[in-house]
Amino acid sequence: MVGIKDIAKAAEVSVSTVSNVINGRKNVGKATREKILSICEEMGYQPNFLGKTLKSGKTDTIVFNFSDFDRAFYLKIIEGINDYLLENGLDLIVSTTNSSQNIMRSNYPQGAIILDKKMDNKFLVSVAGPDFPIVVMDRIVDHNHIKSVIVENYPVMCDLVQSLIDKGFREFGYIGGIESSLDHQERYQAFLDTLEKNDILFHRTHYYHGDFSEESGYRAAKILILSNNLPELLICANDNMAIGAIKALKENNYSIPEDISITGFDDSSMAETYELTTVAIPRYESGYLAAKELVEMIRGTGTNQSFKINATIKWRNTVK
Amino acid sequence: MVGIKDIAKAAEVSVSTVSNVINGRKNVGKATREKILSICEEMGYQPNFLGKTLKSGKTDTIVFNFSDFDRAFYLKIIEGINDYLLENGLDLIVSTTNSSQNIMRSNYPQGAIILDKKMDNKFLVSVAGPDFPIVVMDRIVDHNHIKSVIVENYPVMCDLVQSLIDKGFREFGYIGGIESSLDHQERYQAFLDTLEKNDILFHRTHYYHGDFSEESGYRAAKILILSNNLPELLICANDNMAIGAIKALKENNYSIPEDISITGFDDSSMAETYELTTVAIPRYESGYLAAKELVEMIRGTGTNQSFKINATIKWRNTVK
DNA sequence: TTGTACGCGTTATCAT
DNA sequence: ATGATAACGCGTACAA
Repeated sequence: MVGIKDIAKAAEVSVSTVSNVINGRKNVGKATREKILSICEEMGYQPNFLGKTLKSGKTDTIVFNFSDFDRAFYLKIIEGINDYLLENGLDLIVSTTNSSQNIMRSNYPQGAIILDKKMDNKFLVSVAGPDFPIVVMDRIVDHNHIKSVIVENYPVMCDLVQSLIDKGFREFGYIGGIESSLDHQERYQAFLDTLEKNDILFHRTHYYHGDFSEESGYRAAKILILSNNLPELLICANDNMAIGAIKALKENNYSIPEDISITGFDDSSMAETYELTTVAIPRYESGYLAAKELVEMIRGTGTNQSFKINATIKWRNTVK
Repeated sequence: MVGIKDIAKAAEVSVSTVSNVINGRKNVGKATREKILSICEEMGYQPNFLGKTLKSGKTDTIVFNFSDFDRAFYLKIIEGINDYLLENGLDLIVSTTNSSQNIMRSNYPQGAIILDKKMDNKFLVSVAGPDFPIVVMDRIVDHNHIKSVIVENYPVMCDLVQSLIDKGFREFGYIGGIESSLDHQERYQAFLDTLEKNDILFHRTHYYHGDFSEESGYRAAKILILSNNLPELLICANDNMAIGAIKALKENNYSIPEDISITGFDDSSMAETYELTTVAIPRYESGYLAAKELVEMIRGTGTNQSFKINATIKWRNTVK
């Protein structure tokens, strides 16, 4: 890559003069200026970004870290982050877990947004600081320079279940997700709490294990069908499992919602196709807001107070 | 962020000694070594990646550039790239157009994979070189250090159309994509050429404009329905438009494939749901191969010969 | 206009 | 066994 030195040599001037021309300063003769500019053009000179920031230390770049390639909504989050940064004159780099530690250990980015669960808190605490604030999504880290942006699972799931009860449902089935995940725990707890609040008994036999995959929802529904004891309504901890369940039920000639109602969680792209009643998590917005919170911390105006994002219920046709 | 100097100060030793400990050299006393290690642990020392690479110049990191957030398959490409790099001990950073020029103008990455159409050839030519090879996807740039990895639209579309002719179809309709796009041009040309080869006449009235969006496919099919002159089969330049067309046809009580057969292109996630016959482009593999080609160029063993990737037909139930 | 010190964090070399 | 310091790369800024 051709640098300022190459240009200086080719133009037979000093690097300072080249620098002055590039930065539009006036202390350069017209002839020299034009000569240098034409040589820059010829040789395809591109200023080295790192060299430039060496003095100022400001790259105006932040890093976003994720690692799960199976969920299309990650692109939505990136888009939200990207848009906010673009509007505010900042740059984004995205990295997957293995590379992000290297990037975060450089002085290149000025902050980070972390989604990847594999990025452990200890590491985050060790790199976070006044000059490197971090926003973590969907988890909470107690640190002065780490802020959490989390989607509220609990209240919206309470709302959903309460609304269903208000519609008259009493016999519930539940397909859970990976049980160590916070998402699963919060959603399931909200479900249990709301039933209890309404004095509705939930039989543990109507709980089915899943792992958030469509396949696991399919299997769970197969088992449920074999039990010969269909609940009125099946709540699934996410859309993928709900869709798997729908497929299994349809294969066994059950009609939805006539024979059984179903709800999901996520509002994935497939949810609309299946007319699935679900909970919409504003992915784009959460990315946008995470970026906003991070930039405010970089500018010194933000706080490390957790930021909560509300999800909303999407009523479609899988509920009677 | 705590650096080697901070550790040296805290341990009351020189930076050299700290460096020696960190790099596992043996010329350090046991007591000093342990003291330094424990202080590193305590203070959460993380070696600065850029500082380290300042000497070697080798970051073993490459950059992938894209900008379209609407297509979920981009994640698949990233996954393919990521996997290859991981297997080969390299790191990946992903950037969107606005930030990638800065990154490429740093000496941070050692090569780039470019998917974004907005990244113009002139810029690529100016940064490409023996120390910075580039792989471009889905376009061709003539440069010693720029290699193309392209998906072959033409032959697979010829195959698809020929197979349909062999099945007995004679009356074709076509919904095209954005006409300036290479994808559209190649697919459409293959369609026309194959019909001509089989002496089948294609009426231009059966060509409908689209822009690759579902909405445009829906509109095109609405117009087609109004024409009261349904072809036997409707070929769509991508899946989104095919799905839009299916929705429009179903709304008007046409059965697929009884009343009209339909094909798409892409094998998007929705294609399976709609049982759409389409062309599967191996996204993961193309990312993986692009990374492989790039790394070979970095290692000095690759060439700038274009690399072609074959797509395959997925027969499903929207074709009689 | 030019020469050159400076900034970043680490590593390598040579002294002590 | 430990320390002092130059070097790495590239552009900027300031004195000459």
